[in-house]
Amino acid sequence: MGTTDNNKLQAIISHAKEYGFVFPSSEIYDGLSAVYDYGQWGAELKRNIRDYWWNEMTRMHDNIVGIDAAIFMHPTTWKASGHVDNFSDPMIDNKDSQKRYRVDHLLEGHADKLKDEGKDKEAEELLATMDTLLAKEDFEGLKKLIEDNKITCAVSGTCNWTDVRQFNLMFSTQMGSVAEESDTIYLRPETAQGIFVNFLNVQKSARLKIPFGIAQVGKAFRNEIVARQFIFRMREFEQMEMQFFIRPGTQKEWYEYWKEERLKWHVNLGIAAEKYRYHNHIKLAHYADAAVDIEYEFPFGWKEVEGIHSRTDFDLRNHQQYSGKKMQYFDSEINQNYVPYVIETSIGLDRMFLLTLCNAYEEEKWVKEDGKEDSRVVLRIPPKIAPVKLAVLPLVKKDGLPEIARELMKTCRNDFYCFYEEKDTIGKRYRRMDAIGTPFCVTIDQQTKEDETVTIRYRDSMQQERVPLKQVNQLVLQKIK
RNA sequence: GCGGGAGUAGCUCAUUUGGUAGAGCGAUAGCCUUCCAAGCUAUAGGUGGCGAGUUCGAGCCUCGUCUCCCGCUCCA
Repeated sequence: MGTTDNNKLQAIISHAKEYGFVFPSSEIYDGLSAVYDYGQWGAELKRNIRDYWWNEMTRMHDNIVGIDAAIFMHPTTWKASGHVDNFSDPMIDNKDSQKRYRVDHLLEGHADKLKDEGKDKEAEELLATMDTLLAKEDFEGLKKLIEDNKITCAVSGTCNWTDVRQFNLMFSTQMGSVAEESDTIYLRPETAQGIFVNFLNVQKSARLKIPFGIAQVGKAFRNEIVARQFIFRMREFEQMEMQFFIRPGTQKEWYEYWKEERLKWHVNLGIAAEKYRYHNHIKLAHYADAAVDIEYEFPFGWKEVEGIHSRTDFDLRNHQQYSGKKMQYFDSEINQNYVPYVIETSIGLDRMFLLTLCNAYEEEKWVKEDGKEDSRVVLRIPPKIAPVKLAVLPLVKKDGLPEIARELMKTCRNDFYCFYEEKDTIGKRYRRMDAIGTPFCVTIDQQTKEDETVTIRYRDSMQQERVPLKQVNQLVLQKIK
């Protein structure tokens, strides 16, 4: 990664804060690590991205519907999904090599070594002790066990270990008044399960026929060990997911279909296709038989924005097993009952937001006609998702110009977000609008009173043209489609 | 979590070895009316990230702590 790009991320973070897009959470108390708040323009931008996705997925497809499931779910959900078993292993780090190990792997490895040396009995004892300690979650005991056995790091060869820590990626809390173990519930680490547990409800009430999809946008929570790169990896984040239910055996073709379909969504936003690439997963997650990331070239490198996963029938089958309810579909075309297969498309809303900022941010410099230097910071946000669509600016704040401007505001604010400003010189106001990515500015001047025309000024080209006052609303509506 | 860097007004930065914290821009109010930031006037805004220690005295030295960035690590 080059220094310049690093600076670019810095610049974007500063800009996002200065212009009300993203603030560190609880900043007056020094902030909370890897948690951020969206400010006035950030909230608008985020909402517009969400709407663009939601409309594309639900309104544009007859066979996809949207739901809004709760963040809290029955604890068994996470057993069925595999999250409880797969993500609660105690870990330990070697301070010298800085390598991290799963405690059980480390001890099991040592036990194997003992067996090779013919010390079968000691190995058995070691494993038995480990199981007891793991069951009690006695982390100090586990560390002592490692040290007592003089287990060393394969890389550094030393026995200089950190404390044992539990890395459970799920946040937990209690439901109800008494904090008994059975009342422990989790904040969902992914939104997908809210769709799977509602599979039957939605399919039946919406009378959906396979293939069909269920979409959802919502918060998810992961207690990341390390959260980095601004809003790229946060502990509280928002996912936009769609689970597409299909006939078993057709997963390959649907996987390819959605892989292409989803990239189109990005490119249709006007973002250069060269900034995107696919990244195929070689090592697959416990539920998948194929997986690909859509990556974008961020200032800090190529990173995943969206994932398309072929999840097989893993989730529905497990929910069927744990709940005892039949998660099946009767396919009248082939006269068969089956547990559907699933293709998932999952995009991080916050990542898409960061992508939009990175893609839009530009520092421009040029020499004016009088030879002086001029510059601006402009966010070339696609008009469709820009927080403010139109700024209405009276050239001066007298001679009745503000009144005309206010009238224009009235006719437009129902249709899209408008911003009114009469303070400071027109150039300064244009710069401020550039900085938050407002694609269109309309200026009312003395001529407006004579012929009812205004100047419309375009953010990207900085060009202006004279248009009839009455056409402004339609003009903007066309351009933000 | 380990290692490195950073933290002074909203932003960019000054304050030469320790001696009561400043500027520009920005913001606000007014003047001026001018189509691409930099005309004039006034005002507001900082317990120097936070907490200790050393000192007669700390923004500056020491320690701790928090947050951010980078590398490693992790990433369903």
